[in-house]
Formats: sequence, structure tokens, C-alpha cells
Amino acid sequence: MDGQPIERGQRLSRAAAQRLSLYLRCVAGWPTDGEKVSSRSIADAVGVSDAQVRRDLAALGHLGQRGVGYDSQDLVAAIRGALGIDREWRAVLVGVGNLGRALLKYHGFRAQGFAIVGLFDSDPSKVGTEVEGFTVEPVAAVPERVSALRAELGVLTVPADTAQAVSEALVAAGVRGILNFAPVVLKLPRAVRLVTVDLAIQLEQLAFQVRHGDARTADDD
Amino acid sequence: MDGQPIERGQRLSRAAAQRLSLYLRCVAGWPTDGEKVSSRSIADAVGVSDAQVRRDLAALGHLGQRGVGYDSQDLVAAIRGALGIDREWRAVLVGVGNLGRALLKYHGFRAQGFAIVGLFDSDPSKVGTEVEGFTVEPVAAVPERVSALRAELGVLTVPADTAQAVSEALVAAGVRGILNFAPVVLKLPRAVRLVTVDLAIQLEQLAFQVRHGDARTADDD
DNA sequence: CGTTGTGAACTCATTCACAGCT
DNA sequence: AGCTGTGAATGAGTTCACAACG
Repeated sequence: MDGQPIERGQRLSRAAAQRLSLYLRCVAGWPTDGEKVSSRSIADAVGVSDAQVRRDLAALGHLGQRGVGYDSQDLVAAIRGALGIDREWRAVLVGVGNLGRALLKYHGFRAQGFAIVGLFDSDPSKVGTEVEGFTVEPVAAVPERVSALRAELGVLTVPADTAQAVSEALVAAGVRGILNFAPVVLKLPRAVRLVTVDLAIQLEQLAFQVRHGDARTADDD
Repeated sequence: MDGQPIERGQRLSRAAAQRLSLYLRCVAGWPTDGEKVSSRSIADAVGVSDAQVRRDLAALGHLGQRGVGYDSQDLVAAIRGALGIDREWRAVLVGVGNLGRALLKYHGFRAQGFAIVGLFDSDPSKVGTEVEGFTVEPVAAVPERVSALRAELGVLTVPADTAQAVSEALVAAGVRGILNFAPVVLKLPRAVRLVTVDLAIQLEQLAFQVRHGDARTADDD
């Protein structure tokens, strides 16, 4: 039932998709003052070239008007569609430590269409407690509960040594994508999408850049 | 001849540096069983091609032995040197919320040579409290305290609306690099290095990949 | 043998520059 | 005039394939 509305002319690269997230964030956050947005204004806001912005947006279809710009309303809708966040995504979170709680409190998720629908932890002292309105369930319940909750995504904020096992349980329960914060390389079936955010590596990247005055980099994951 | 220790033949790309972090993590974590490591074994562990590993490591100098492999000891030292984490980096953390606390507890930082030397928060109820062995100081004290603490890096785990102001204070206090977790595009002097980790964007990337069975991606930031 | 290091080919991504529309 | 869309040029990054070496 994915219908069919938006046809993609060409595949978006991973990097392009990241930039679209950035464009979305700033355009959606702008006051709907005049309605028209130019590639230059977006470019300045996120720190890329205007040609880059046009190239990225052109990949979403013809939604700009020459001599005028882009309609911010349409633009937001088009980017959402291209990123696949024009519908709700149901996700469970495993590992209710500080990081897990930080993510729960981060309401940016819900605003972008992501709904956390279940919480799990292996620590018996946490199971049964209430966190941000959810009752923490035991990690052993993942197999049955995740499918019952109809969750498609899993967020993994558990220690490194249990990440592989938990991720396998999530996959077995039908999760199709995992956002992993444990500093390990998970081995999962090809069909399951995986995005790993390794906080220590990001700090190393920063140190690297400071040491060698290397790249300028404005952001990215 | 090349006389000296580690001169870089060519510049490392940002992407290459990220992969080096991954190599480092797995090689350092391996039991020093035989001493010799092959590009293939590293490649399998982190999910890239063996040619890629060789190309990356060759950029660090000649540290492999044909027909044998790389000495894991030397390899770890060389990668650390290339990434600039062969010495201690002093960092302060601003924003002692859940995310900030999660980072403090994450001992992977200290293990990699990063030392948090100060904590700041704007919330008066947090100032003066002890967190992970540090006394939280007011954010207003940043200008004087950061230089006194000789911190070179700043970790920003504050709400989006204060991130720009706090980052400017950090820069004024002499910080040379900022690891930013606020979902905003910071505008800083070119000389200050910036790495932004936007958690919501990572979730969007995951949704994007699940939606379009697009890339395989193993990780990155 | 097995494994590295690397020229060369190739793929992917970005920038340039301008035609084409408003 | 202003601004988009895009072919062409450029650049960056990755894979191929094999010579060189222990």
C-alpha cells in the first residue's frame, strides 16, 4: 500500500539524503514569510554551495520555479517524501541508560514522525519502572512484544557486549532497521538496515581535524 | 631518505580517518595472538574491502610486510599517531543533561586519550552538584575557567536554542574544536573545527534506507 | 605460496557555467 | 533582472589487477 505518488528520477546517495535532512530542518524552521525560498538562502544556512542545493533538490522532481525559487510548503513535503518520513515510523528502544533517556526526551523525534512505542532493558531493577510515560519491559520479552507493538525500527543504547545479541533478537522479531549506539560493528542480515553512531569515533574525528588543520567540515552525522 | 618518523605522504580524507578509527578499534581489541594482522581480516571485521584497508594503511607509511601482514602493535601506534590521539586531549562538557551524563559515563573516551576536565551547565539547580566526580560550574564561568583548565576541546550537549551562544563562549575561551550534539548549524570562525552529531538526522537516515532498500551502509556517523 | 603496495581504470560526487524560464 | 535545471568539466574516492617481496 505504498501507493505511488512520488517517483524518484535517480537514486539519492546517502550523503545527499543527509543534506536533505539539513535542508528540511532549516526550511521547516523558517517563518513562512514570503513563501519563496532560494537555493542560495538554503545553501548559506547549512553551509554548502548553492549548486549543490539545486542538484539535490532537482533529484526530487521539478519543484522549483525559474526566476522565483522554491515554494517552502511544497519543498518540505517533497523532502519528507523523499526521505520516507511522510508517515509515522514505530520504533522500540532497548537500553534505558542515560543515553536512552536522552533520546526519549528529545522530542525532535516525534516531531519528525518517529514514535517510540516500547522500552526494554535487561537490568531487573529498571524493568517495571516508568520512564517518560512508558513501562520498561524485560529484554527477554523482545521477541513477542516487538511484533505485537508493530515496531519497524529499533534503537540500541545498550553496552557493547550485549549489542550483537540484542540486535539479533530485534531482527528475529521483525525489525527492519536498527540505529546502533554501541561501539561495535554489528553483523546482521543484509536486508536489515543499520546506522551506527559511535560517539567516541566522532571525538576522534574532531581531534584529527584540530591536529591537522585539515578539512573544514561543517557537519554530518 | 625520508629520515623521520611519521611524515604523511598524502592527506587523509575525512572518510579515511573514520575508517582508521574503526580499524583501530578492532585491532586494539583483538587478542595479541599471533602479532600479524592481514588487510583481509580487518576488512572482514569492519565491513569494507581489503583493497580499501591496504590503501588506507599505506597512507600511514610502510608498516606492512609483504607476504606476512601488519604487526598489530605497530599498527595501533601508527593509527593513533595519524589520528592525533597519541597524546591526551583535554575537553570540557557543557550541558549536564542525560546526554551529557551518558557521555561522561562512557569510559571509551578516557581509554582513547580524551580527558574531560570540566563540567558546565546553565541550570542553577545543577550548578554545584557533583556528577561523575566533577563539580558542575555555571556556564557563565566558561570564559575564565576553560582557559584555566587548559581545555582544547568542547563537547556541547545543551538545548538547540543556547548552542550558538555557548559555542561562541567556548571559542572565545580558546577552545579549538567543538563536538556539537545540538540540532543546529553552528556558525563559527573557520579556524575552529566542528563536528556535529545530529541524532534525529541519523534516525531519518535509517528510515530512508529502510524505505528505499537503497545502500547497505555498515556505519559512520 | 600469501600478502602488501600501487598504477590505472572506474565510479561517484561536486562545481562550473550557462541556457531557459519567469 | 533573478533563479532554476543541467550538460560538461573537474575532482575525490574506490576497486581492479598485478608486480614485488618475505
